[in-house]
Amino acid sequence: MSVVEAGGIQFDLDLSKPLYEQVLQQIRGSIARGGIALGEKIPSVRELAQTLKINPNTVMRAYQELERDGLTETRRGQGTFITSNNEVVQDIRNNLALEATKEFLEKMHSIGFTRIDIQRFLNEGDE
Amino acid sequence: MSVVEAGGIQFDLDLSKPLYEQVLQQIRGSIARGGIALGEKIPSVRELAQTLKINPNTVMRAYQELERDGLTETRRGQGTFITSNNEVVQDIRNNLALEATKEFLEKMHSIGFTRIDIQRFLNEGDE
DNA sequence: GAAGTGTATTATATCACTTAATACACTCAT
DNA sequence: ATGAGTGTATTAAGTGATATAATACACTTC
Repeated sequence: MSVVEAGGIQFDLDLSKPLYEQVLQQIRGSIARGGIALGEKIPSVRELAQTLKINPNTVMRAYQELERDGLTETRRGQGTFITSNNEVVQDIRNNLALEATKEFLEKMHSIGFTRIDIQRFLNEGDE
Repeated sequence: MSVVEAGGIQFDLDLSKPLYEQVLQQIRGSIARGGIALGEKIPSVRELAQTLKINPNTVMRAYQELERDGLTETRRGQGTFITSNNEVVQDIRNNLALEATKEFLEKMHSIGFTRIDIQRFLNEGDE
């Protein structure tokens, strides 16, 4: 449903969250899961804006945050490239996992689930 | 930090999310984890607003959502009471857990974690 | 020099959230 | 009956984040 591909990355935007945040997360996810090679070039700001039918400023905001995190390197006049530093990628991947886990456990504890309950819950989900 | 108690419920508001959502979640959490007895009365709209130093309309919005979910019953002129129907409470608790789990697994998968990786991650967090 | 990059700026519009003030309907204790 | 305390509705206003639009500048490559 409204999935768009650009530069080897899948984009699926909706209205549940800010657009710049979704663009950021989906590129970051693609890098973290190895869906895009290190050193690779990603679409230009204008190109991605046109493909996703959103404003260049909105794409820019996502790109700037990626660079701040060290996930991309931007070269004026050339474009934006995924970092070649695999260590940075793994660190960020690890951090994302830690944060997701922490948030999950906090939520479960706040509604009265113990560690054992949670284990059971996760195993039930298997098929 | 800035934890306030009202009607046997702990409130801790910040600016990370809408106030009405935090009030809703914290009351709901208290019910789900059994921190407050079924049938119990919770603070009046005006009283809670004053205690939390927020607008009565904001409290109202949280209370209305609680009632829509069947977690509370409101009696005009009397107040707002936690439902006495334990089944409803357990259903909602279960739903919250399911949603939290689904969101967590999706996030982890999106950054390339397999089921086994996730198991390992959760166990590492133990002490 | 032209085309394509990233980047900055200014203005505008929209929407969610929050507050404020006020009023009404109801219940209960007195 | 009255008054105090309930939930509820309405209208108005302000604020901030988000997104768009239009434009301009600096840089790289061909």
